[in-house]
Amino acid sequence: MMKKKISIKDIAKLTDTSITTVSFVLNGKGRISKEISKKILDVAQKNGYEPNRMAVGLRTGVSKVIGLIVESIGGPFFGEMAKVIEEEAEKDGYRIIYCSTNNNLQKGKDMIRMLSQQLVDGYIITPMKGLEKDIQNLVDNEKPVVLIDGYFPGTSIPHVLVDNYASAYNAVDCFVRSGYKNIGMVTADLGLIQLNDRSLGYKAALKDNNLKDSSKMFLKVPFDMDKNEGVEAVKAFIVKQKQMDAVFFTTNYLGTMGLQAIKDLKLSIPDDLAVISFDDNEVFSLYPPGITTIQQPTYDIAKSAIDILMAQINTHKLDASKIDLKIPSKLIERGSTLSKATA
Amino acid sequence: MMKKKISIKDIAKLTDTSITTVSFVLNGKGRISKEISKKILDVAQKNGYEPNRMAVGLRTGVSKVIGLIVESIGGPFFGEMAKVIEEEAEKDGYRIIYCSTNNNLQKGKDMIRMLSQQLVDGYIITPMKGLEKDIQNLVDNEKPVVLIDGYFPGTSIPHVLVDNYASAYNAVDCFVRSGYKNIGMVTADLGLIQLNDRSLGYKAALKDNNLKDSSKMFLKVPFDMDKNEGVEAVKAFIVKQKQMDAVFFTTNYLGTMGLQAIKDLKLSIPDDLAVISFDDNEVFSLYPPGITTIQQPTYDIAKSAIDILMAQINTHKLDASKIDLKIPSKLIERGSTLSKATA
DNA sequence: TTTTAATGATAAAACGTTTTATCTATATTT
DNA sequence: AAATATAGATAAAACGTTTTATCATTAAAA
Repeated sequence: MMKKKISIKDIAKLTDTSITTVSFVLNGKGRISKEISKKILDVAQKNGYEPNRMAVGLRTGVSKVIGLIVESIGGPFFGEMAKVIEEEAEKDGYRIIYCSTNNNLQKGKDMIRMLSQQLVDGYIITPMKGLEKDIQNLVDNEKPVVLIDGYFPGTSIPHVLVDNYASAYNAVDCFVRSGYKNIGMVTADLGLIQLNDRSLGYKAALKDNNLKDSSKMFLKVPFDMDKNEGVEAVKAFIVKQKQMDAVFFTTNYLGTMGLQAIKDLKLSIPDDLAVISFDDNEVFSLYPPGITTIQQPTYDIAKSAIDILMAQINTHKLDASKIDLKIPSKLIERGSTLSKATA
Repeated sequence: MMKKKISIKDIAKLTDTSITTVSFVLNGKGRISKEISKKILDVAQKNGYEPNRMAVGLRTGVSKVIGLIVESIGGPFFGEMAKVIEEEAEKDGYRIIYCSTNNNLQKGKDMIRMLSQQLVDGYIITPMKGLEKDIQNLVDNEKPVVLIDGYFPGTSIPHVLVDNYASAYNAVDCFVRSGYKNIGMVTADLGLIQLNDRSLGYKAALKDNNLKDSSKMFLKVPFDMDKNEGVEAVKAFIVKQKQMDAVFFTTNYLGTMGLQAIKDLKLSIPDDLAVISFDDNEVFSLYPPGITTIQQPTYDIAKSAIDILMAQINTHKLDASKIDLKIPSKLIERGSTLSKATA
């Protein structure tokens, strides 16, 4: 049963031609007569010839694979992203090799090292603290790289991400428009630049609206807390900040923890507490009364990332105008930010 | 800057030895003296030598990559699955190349063809109707394959999935225990065997409990309906089946559509309608009053799949006792199946 | 001392491609 | 008719590795 894989050499023998001729025909190069071409094509087709990617890769130095290193593919944001990236890459004949780091630095380093064994032609990476050196190294070695979701300030590694500052600013603005004045924020202390940008946007908006920026209404959930601990922390935070009438969660993960906390406390949204969370998903659209969210344009981000990467792969240089790409987000207003009932 | 990748040949030159010697040392084969070994290892280390996977792959026929073909990595079930598979495979030094089919048959065929270009050593596939031939072909060519989430009845392709029949049976049982007697079901007509098994379990349970099995309380949502159309279809179904007091959704996707429908109709869970859905996720745990779900043991399924695949890869034969692996599911009871208030 | 074994090292072939350089035969130009 | 161009085909090298077979050299056995 096990029919041996047919090679270019076999086709040459079957058609009584040379290896070169077959290769030329199959790749549309060289100058080969119509009749011989047809004969070769026929035989290749009939025997289901498929080039050996390893051999091609060895000879050409091109693997037609791109490496996708993300924090975790589990979440809705990265899952959707991975999907788009895969679809877009496929149009250029590229496949995706996927790795997750689970926020583990060593794992991230290992992944980069492994993939750099001539295995991939380019990288799409969600950066994490501590990976600067390794990634810069790739760039120095002229490997195409695009960062998504985060970036390294001060370097010129291309990155495409949502406008985190503006997004957070808009969230606060939305609260203010609906009459909320004591706006808290819950974030994580992962040391990620994108979270920092969100904090800055939040603070700037408070300032511009002449609202008090009390550090008390600002919670940083330690990164090593599990879900239950996180919920408890948020509960404690909410209970303590009695005057707080609105809260902004800077990630999807924190947002669902927040909902759990609010539910546990039997508070009403938005009457007791208005809510906005980063990253739209099914929970937020369905959970009564509907949670207002900042929706990241997954498709745009993924598409831009792959475009920039492909440009690098094809031209072997990087377009300086595409280093820092900020994509606007979309505020999806739902019941959780209805205008405050005037007492 | 761009330091050229160092090869085994370079190391040989640097250490004044032969290519063979270097290869032997690096792979711990052959018999090479301590001193020369050390010298070679040192130079390799210092220059950050990494073997060229393409060359190794070409020479050995082993790529150390496994192909993961799923319907869509977006969903919570597959996302979690992909994560576990990747982690487990990594322990054996394998990487994952990931493809999604989006329920498109041609895409599935293409993916299999592409990956079979000596690119992967084995496959984990969520099967779909129409892919039998292509997958059987892989098996016939002695490629290691494991199916997850579904299978092809009558073939002996190894597969590991949750016990769909028993899971559905248990769901009905749960309804019955809580006093519900008019139990409907919503499924999709994707022609997937796992959905069929769920239907059979549902029907068997109805029969065993002497409940009426009216085909009227059974809705098949056409696979080409988008989310909004689906919600409308479910709404119409619920409105029409006035006597129905409980409904079982056979997929995660249908379950959230169902919640939306019930919300739109302003019905109360479980008073107007008790609910159970397949596939646990955050929406179901958070959505009031908590939706009872059938939780697939993602970790167990993924772990088993990769174990079986690795066994095939390592032994070059498949263990007949591991063809049909059924993993028990876990019924997570929440507020949506609280005991029926006796009128 | 001669024969046999064991040790340490290596040359060379092979994996399946792509591509450069070359070659022959025919067509075109002088 | 001789010189030159072109079309069509191919030999051979190269990519970086693994592995078989071989070759010295030294140690052990006869």
